[in-house]
Amino acid sequence: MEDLKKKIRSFTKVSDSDIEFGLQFFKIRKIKKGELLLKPNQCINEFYFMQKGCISYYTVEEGITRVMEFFTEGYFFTDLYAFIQDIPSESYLEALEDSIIYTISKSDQQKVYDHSHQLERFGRLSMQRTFVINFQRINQLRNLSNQERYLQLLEKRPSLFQRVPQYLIASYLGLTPVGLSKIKKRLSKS
Amino acid sequence: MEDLKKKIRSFTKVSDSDIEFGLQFFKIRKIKKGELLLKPNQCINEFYFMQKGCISYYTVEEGITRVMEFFTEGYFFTDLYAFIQDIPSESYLEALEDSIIYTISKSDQQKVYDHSHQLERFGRLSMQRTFVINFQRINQLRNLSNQERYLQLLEKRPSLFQRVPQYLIASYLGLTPVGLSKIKKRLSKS
DNA sequence: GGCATTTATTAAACTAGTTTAATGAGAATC
DNA sequence: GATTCTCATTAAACTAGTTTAATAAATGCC
Repeated sequence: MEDLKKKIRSFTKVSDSDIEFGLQFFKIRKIKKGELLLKPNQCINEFYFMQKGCISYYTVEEGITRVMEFFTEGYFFTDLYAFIQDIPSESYLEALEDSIIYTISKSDQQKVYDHSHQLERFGRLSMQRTFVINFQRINQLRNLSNQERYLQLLEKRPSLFQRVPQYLIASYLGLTPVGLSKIKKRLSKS
Repeated sequence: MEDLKKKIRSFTKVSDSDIEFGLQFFKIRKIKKGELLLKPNQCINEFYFMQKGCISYYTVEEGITRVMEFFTEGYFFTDLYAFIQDIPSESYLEALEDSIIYTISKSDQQKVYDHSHQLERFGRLSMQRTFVINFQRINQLRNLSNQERYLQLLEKRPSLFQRVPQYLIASYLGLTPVGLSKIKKRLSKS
């Protein structure tokens, strides 16, 4: 759990006793490629930390799969939208690789926040971090062309292109496999 | 400050003494139509609550104005992206109407969070609320057509169309005034 | 190593937006 | 009340994507 501890402390100062209190609730879990951690209409009562592997977070509507995010090493994740609001999920969490994650239940997370003001602050700051990422995402969607978004992803998360099939990347970028092929072709010509 | 107090308590239970502690730091401020609360390269060290009025949050890049949000009655707001990260703003906050807002400085906000675990929780939960809104925004941008987004805005915030000029609404929706006109025409035909 | 399946590319026809420019309509100013 | 300015609409040419369908290339499996 060293990576997890380090990650928490990258947000804010947390005393040894508080961090030990928090970590005791996390359980390790292994999940095989292709397995689902979550599917639609389930409630999600767990929060995760990705130790090793890759999980895709996606919806399927009218037969169209839309990848919202790829969670890789060092990510905190869950279906945060359903988790926060206590509503049934509309999404899938599917392992794209064999993965190792740490999990904490929502009720245990609440215990941690009740017990420690420092960890409640970690919670607030990690939500802030999520805000920053989502804000950037919104700006990318609004202000950049698909080609620019593709180039940006290539720059920021190059390893994704090694570990994830292209049609899922296309979906993540909000276009069809055909569209992504066209963009790549256009770029290779110039 | 009753609206503000009520708003805070809509997130989580806060004792009278804690809420009074928090509210003492807020100052009222009036701002006239056309005035700027913030412009690019300024640092933003204040957090706001909109009592009455309307403020647009936008950027200008290469001569193109892009409206991110319209803040109206009951909204907490600031340039949260710059505020959180302590970086100079790239945005404008401009009053589209004469407005009345409550303001608290960042350092006073920190005092409030240090003093009260309950208000720190309010902070976390209001960030969660912001997350939910941004998540929905991302999904709208990814999954809906411009026409659908227009119809959704019309349904959710009909009064905006009375108080804000159409070219700003077009910008908010991520299209040109010409594009919005086309959409309206198409809809009126069916 | 060969076969079946999945994934990626290409082409062709189409669509929903863009840009530019002209027109129209309302509101503010003198 | 005429003029000016701003904002909204329309038209025409264009663009970056879409869909569908065919083909090519990789991958997995026995």
